[in-house]
Amino acid sequence: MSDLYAGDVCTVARALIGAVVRHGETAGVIVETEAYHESEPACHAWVGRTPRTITLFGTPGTAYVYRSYGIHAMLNAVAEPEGVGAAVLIRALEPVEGIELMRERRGRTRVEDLCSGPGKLTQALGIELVHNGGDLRSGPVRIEPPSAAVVAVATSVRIGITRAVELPWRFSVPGSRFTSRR
DNA sequence: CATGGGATTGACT
DNA sequence: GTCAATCCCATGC
Repeated sequence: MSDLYAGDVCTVARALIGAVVRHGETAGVIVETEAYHESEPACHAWVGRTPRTITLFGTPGTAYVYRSYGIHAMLNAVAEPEGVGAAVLIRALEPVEGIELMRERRGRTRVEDLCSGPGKLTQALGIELVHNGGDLRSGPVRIEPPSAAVVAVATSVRIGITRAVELPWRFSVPGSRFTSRR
């Protein structure tokens, strides 16, 4: 559905729980997301359009990938209509395909630790900055929407930020062993 | 052009 | 519990 990403960023973040992120041989089900919007200071789009943030204002359904702490790549799905800076951060996946390849990239570890964080899952799936600006429906990195609505989605505050910490814009599968910061 | 700060992770006390 | 790694880029001089 072409409207999937064009709606309110929190609605999109909730709707992406249960979707599958796929890159090459590796894939996982989304169990944790967070919403970011230009109207609040935790969002990169808060500063307006810069070379870094221009992707956030582009076509909904576009991948926004950036480097965090000089080390990790973060995967986001651009949301809301073109011209509005907003995106959904993919924070954790339940691995479903290519688990051996994920282990090669991440090192020997439990399945629960392969994708249980935004920096971990990009490493496990081989997602890098070159994927910034790609189309999540037809590009090398794809998101396949859930076939059926997920029964329960928990709402809580976002993790690891210093501004707008009170907004309940984090969404996750209750009781999942694959979410971050367990 | 120089500087400082992260939407984090993993190693270590 | 604390803390360093490491780089892109926004900001300010």
